[in-house]
Order: sequence, then C-alpha cells, then structure tokens
Amino acid sequence: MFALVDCNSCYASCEQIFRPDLRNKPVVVLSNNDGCVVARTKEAKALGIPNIEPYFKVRHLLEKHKVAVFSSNYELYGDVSARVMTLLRELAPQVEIYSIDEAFLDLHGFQYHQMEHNWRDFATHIRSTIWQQVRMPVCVGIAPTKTLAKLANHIAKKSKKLNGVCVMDKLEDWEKVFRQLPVNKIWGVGRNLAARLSELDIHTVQDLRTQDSQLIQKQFSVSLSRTVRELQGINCLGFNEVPSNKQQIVVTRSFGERITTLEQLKETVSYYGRRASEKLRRQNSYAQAVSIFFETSVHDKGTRVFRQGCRELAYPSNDTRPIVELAVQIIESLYVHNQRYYRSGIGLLDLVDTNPHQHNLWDEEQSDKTTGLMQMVDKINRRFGRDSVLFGRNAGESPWAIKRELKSPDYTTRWSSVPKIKMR
DNA sequence: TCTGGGGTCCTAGGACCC
DNA sequence: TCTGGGGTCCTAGGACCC
Repeated sequence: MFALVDCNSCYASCEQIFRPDLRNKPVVVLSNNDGCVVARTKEAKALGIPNIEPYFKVRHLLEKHKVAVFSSNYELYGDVSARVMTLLRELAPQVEIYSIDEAFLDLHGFQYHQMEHNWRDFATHIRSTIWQQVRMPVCVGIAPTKTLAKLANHIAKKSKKLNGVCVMDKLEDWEKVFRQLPVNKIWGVGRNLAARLSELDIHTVQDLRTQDSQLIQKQFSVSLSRTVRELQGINCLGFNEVPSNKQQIVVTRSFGERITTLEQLKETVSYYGRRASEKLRRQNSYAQAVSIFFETSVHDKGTRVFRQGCRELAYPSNDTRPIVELAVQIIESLYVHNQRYYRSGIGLLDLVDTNPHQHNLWDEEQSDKTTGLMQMVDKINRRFGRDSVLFGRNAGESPWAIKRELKSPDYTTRWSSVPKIKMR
C-alpha cells in the first residue's frame, strides 16, 4: 500500500499557524508582487475565489468578506514543510517528498500496531500527530498504487464524512465512486487528455480503469497506459526516497513595475543568475549552457516582444560570475529598445554532476552504461565479426532488447535527453 | 493600475552510425 | 564481405504536475 499525505491549503495554513485567531476563517495568500491568489482556505474557496486569479479581480470580493490577505513568505512555508516531512519520516518506513506540501509513503510490509489492515487508524494517527505537533491540517489517502493513493486523497478532501482519511483497500467497493468521478481528477490526466478521452466516450475514472492498457498505449502514450494499470491496482511507478538532482534550474520573476532600460534588465537577470547558481551549487552540479528570456506583457498595448536565447559556457561551471557574464552577453545581443518589459528569467541547462576538472573515463562510461556497453559490443563485433557477442537472457537475443525491455510500461524510461532550451 | 514560478516526462522526426 | 534494421543523439514541442 501507498499513502499520500497532502497539506490542506498549504500556504494559507502556514499563515494560520502564527495567527490562530484566523482559524476557520477565509485566508488567502498572494504570489510575488501580490499579483495572483496562490492559496486559499476552504472558507475562502466557499466565497468563490478561484486559484491563480489576479488579485485585482477578486479584491472587492476579499474586502467585502473581510478575508485575511497575506503576501507570500516562501521561507516560512519551506520551514513548516520541513517539519511536516520530518514527522512523516518518524511515522512511516519510507517517504518520498513529492512537493512542498505532499509526500508519498511506501507501506509495503509495514504493519501498524501489529495489525495488517489497520490503515484507517494509521492515517488518522498521521493526521492527528501532524496537527498536534505542527498545527498543519492534512488529508491522507491510502491505496495499492500511487495513482490510486492520489485519488483517495482527493476523495478524502472532498468528502466531509471521511474526516480527511480515505482508504481504498478493496477496489470493488469504490466502483460506484469511480463512476461519478470525472477522468480529469486522475493524476496525469489534464485538460487536453480529458478532451481526447471524451471523444472515445471515456468520461469517468471507471471508464478509464476498464480500458485495455495496451490499446491506450497505442492510441495515446506509455504514460497514460501506466495510469490505466495503476488504476487497476497494478503498481507501475517507482518510489524515490532520495530526491534526484534537478536536470535544469530556472529562476523567473515578473517585475513589480515595467522595466524600460537595458541596465535594469541586466540587473534583474544578474540577480536571478546569482539565485540560480546558488541552487546549482547546493546540488553540486555544473551548468554547460545558459538560457535567458525577457518579454513584454500580453496585457499591454502594442505588439508583444518575446526574446530568448541560449549559449554554451566555455566550460561547465557553477560559479556566479561566468554564468552572469554570459547571461548579460545574451541580453545585450537580444535587447530591443523602447519596450516596457514585464518579466525575465534565466535557465541553467545541460547540468552535469562531475567536477569537469577531474575527468575520469571510467566514470563517464559508468554514467552512461547503455552507450558504453553498445560501443564495446560494436568494438568487439568489428574485431571478431558481426554478432559475435551474444547478449541477454536468451542466447541470440539482440543487445538492443535490453533497451526495449526497460521501456515497457512497468518501468519509467531512464534516458530522456535534457532539452537544451526549455523556456516559454 | 494590477495577471505565478517553478518543474517533469514523453514523442516525433532528422541526421548519422554500425 | 556487405547490407540495412535498428540503434544513438539531438531538438522542438506537447502534456502534465504543484
């Protein structure tokens, strides 16, 4: 079994920890520069305040209902999150932190109070512990796969009867609910997929659950076929306790006021470059390329300007100076005068984990076993004749079969290439 | 007047290689 | 010995997540 523990209206709940007088009242947290609503308590939701809504559009509503409004304080949210995650590690054998407000628990082989099917009690224990120790309200979903645990968590949030806990041990018992849940509530099914599925008359969770996963793989993708199998109770997603290093690091902001000069723009990107290289050093990586962009707002008059460029660093680095220097060069080459810029950003790409000054051929081969192996096979074949290397479980099986095998729906593909430029 | 800031994985297709 | 099926590597772009 897996559990998904999710903080309720995370940022808003964090603010309430320090303002107990705001318990059970509508609270809203705004994004950087107070641009958008990014979190709201259920009382605020009930007033009809949508998420990611421009502040100015809902301001009158917030004032009318005397909603408490906070500017965001990400340091605080990070602190509270860390305390929740520490508690979870004490409560469960294996924890995968999925986002600032969510974590999966792997409960395979785990027994609560020496009892095997005591999941409801366990989940309730998690809830009350986190509430008592941190004053953070959470919901818990428990199910045989991660995708189902997500769904269970969703149900736990929606249904008042369940008291924030939903356990899906016998899937047959839930078919009635699955028939009522629209397909886009499933983790991995967004707006676009939902629309395409609807054409095939697949509208509910139950509709998707009962599809043939191979057919879905042909018509859609491996990802969706995995989702189908997960919904059937077949575990297809890995569990990563140790968070892997980021493959790209991006820092973007919209400005408080429009920027109109090259100097100002360079300043913003220098600042983002510093933040980005800090993140890079924290995970001990080196960037090989820098990408920057800046743009005017879609909401402003005139034709919209969007400029973006990517260049390779002379050598892989996580030092602020070469990164910012290159970023500034790119800006200078792309800058368009007489515009009112609305936001900019920097991306550090093609990250490598090895110290570029300590090249080690053996390590490189290890780091990409597939390539290394295939090169070796080719070398031997060239010397001793084609197909002189037999490989795989069955003699005569082609070496490439290994790769195909790893691409089966039960495993995630491990060698997607890092896109060079990945910024809007 | 005022509209978030990050990430991930997958696919398709072209050039090239063995 | 030679072909060619099927790899690699790369990029753009789409879709998804919180």
